[in-house]
Amino acid sequence: MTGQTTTGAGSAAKILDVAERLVQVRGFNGFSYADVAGELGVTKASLHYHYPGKAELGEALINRYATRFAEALLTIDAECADVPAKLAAYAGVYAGVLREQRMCLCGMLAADYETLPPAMRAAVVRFFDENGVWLEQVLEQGTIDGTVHHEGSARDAAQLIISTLEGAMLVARPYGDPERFQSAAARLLANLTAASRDGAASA
Amino acid sequence: MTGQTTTGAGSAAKILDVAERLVQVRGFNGFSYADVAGELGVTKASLHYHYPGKAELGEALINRYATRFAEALLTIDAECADVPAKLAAYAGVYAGVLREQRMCLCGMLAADYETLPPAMRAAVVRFFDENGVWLEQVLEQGTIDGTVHHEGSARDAAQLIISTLEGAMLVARPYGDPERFQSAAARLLANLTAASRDGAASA
DNA sequence: GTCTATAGGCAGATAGAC
DNA sequence: GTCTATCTGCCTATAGAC
Repeated sequence: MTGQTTTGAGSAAKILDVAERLVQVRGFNGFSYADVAGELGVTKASLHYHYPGKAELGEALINRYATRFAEALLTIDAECADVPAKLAAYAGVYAGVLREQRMCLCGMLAADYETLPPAMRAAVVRFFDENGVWLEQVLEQGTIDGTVHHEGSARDAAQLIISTLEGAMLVARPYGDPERFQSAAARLLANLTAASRDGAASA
Repeated sequence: MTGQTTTGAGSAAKILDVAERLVQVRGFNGFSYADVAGELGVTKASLHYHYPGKAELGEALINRYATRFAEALLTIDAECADVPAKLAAYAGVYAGVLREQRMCLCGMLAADYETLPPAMRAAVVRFFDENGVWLEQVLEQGTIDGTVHHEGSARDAAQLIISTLEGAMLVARPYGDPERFQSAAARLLANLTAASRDGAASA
């Protein structure tokens, strides 16, 4: 992209790839620089060149994850015709993560929250906020066009969606059963698209 | 209870008390024997006398937690008049944990699942199973007496309840906002007690 | 039951050669 | 950019005195 040498190009990204998976599977306190270095066939010192400490590595992990998530939301906005389809696609993003036997990065870091450095804490909260804003806007659109129904504020409904999907991932993983997630997600969406009405539009 | 000497009586329980809180706040990989010993004013070696290793301590933590949870469910069965009240009380148990700024012990351990020794893994799954069985039975009773309504199996509805409450705790904690949990829990229960009906019984 | 002392290992991190 | 070598500290765990 910027004319860098090909030797070692993408080292920083490869480090993030491995570290991301390790955090999603084992948690932030469940992996080490030695784990990442071992998988990549490099030394720990090499990792410290790209990310001075675990805190900086953690920040980079969340920022890249949040960016990718935001891009996925833009894609959903562009490709999904109606609100129910957007919500189904949103749940599908989570399902894709779980299919790789991973927890949502920020869901995992929410569990580790009390042990995280301040910058990582702020980034985790930002992730949930961004998701909440997007969902809130989608739900408001759905209320206007009559495709979704919920009591109370769209904000609260958005937070319920995030909580339910994160919780369904959390609990499904010990069972090694993605179906357990799918069942919960489907029921959640059904409550939004059919609540107090029968014969709602099919997705 | 069994005529033990008073000296040191309850040491094992005190260890569990401190370790339990540390796990609920920091995760299983976020606390050490040194942390527990420090808070109790004893040495690490003393802890190893009661619990040979972290694995055994972890098992004891889950077993005691699951026993207390089961007792709480029995109390709910005894004291709550109807099914909606039972479900509200069930959510209230979670709310009580969150009020102490803790995550559900087994929700936290679900995040740490991949790093846990086999016996702890089995105990975590057992906890969720026991909760599922109780909820399923409560929901079936509610369906019979017409106080709750849900599509699909009571089993799936029970799993949705567990997932939602665990997820709501997980996400609410970084915000330090119990209201965020309450909102999600209230909406979850409303979907069960009022779905496709208006003017449902008040709790 | 609790202590002191210690073992052996792994953690995150740094200095400096190449 | 990656390496070797090393530091310091904390981790789980054990032996043995009291």
